[in-house]
Amino acid sequence: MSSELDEPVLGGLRNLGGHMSQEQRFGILSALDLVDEYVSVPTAIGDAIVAFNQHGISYLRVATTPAQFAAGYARQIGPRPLTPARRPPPGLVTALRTGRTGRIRVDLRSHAPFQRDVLAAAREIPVGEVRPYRWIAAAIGRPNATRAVGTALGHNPVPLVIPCHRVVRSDGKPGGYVFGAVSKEGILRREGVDIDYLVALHRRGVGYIGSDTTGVFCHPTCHNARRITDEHRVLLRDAMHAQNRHFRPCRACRPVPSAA
DNA sequence: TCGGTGGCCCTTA
DNA sequence: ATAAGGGCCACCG
Repeated sequence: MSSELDEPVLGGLRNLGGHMSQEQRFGILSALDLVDEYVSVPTAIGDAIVAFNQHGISYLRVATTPAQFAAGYARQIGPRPLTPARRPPPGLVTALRTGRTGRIRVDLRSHAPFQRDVLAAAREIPVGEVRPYRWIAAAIGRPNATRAVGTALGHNPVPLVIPCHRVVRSDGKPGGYVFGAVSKEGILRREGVDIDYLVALHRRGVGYIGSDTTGVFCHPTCHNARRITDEHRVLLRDAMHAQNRHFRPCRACRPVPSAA
C-alpha cells in the first residue's frame, strides 16, 4: 500500500500530531492535498474500491485488491499516498445503487481539459438512457473527435460514478468498456435499457423517434420519447430526415446531426 | 451481416 | 517533438 512518499509524509505528521486519531490526521493531510482515503463500496457489478479526498471521488475500480488498486491509482492519478477510510463519502452508496450519481463530487484535477469536458458531458446522461459517442463530441464542441471521446472515456477514473457506460456506438451496440463489454451490457440492462430493441431499431434504419403531436424528435431512450403513444410515434432515419419533415430536436436529449 | 479500411483527433511514450 | 494507437464511424465488398 505504501509508496516511497507516504512513509516520510505520514510519519512526519504522525510525530507532529502526537496522539492524533487517524481521522484527525487525515483531515490535516487531506486539507493539504497530500493523501486520499480509500474504502470498499458495493456496486451493480460487485464490490469496488473508491479513493476520495476533500474535492470528491478521485478513482474507482471493481474486483480489485488494495494493492492492485494502489498501483492503478499511482499510474493514472499520481503517486499520492492512500489511507484506509472508515466509511464512504455520504450518499455515494445510494447513488451507486440508483445510478443517480449526478450530485456526487468528483476530483478530476489530474486530467486534461478535453477529458474533463468529455466526462462532464457523460454525466448528463440520465439513468435508463444512452447516447452515442458522437453526441458527446458534439456536446463539447468537437464534432469530429468521436474517436478521442472513446479514448477519453476509456480513461474515466471514476466509472459508475461518471456513467461512461451510458455512451454507446451509433449502431445501437454497447461498444467497449473499461470493465469489459459484458459488464457494460449488464449495467445498462439493469438500468432499464433495452439493447436488443436499440439494435433492432438501427437495423431498420431508425435513428430517432418523433411525436406528430409535439413535432419533437428524440433519441430512442429519451424519457420524452418513451412517453409518445404508439399512434403518434414516428420513426425517423436521422436528424436530417427529421428536420426535413419539420421535427425539431428535443431540448432534453439534444439529437445531433450524423457525422459528415 | 460481418469484417476490413481510411479518416479523425487527443493523449502518451 | 513526433509517432503510435485507441471503448468510433461511415463505407465497401
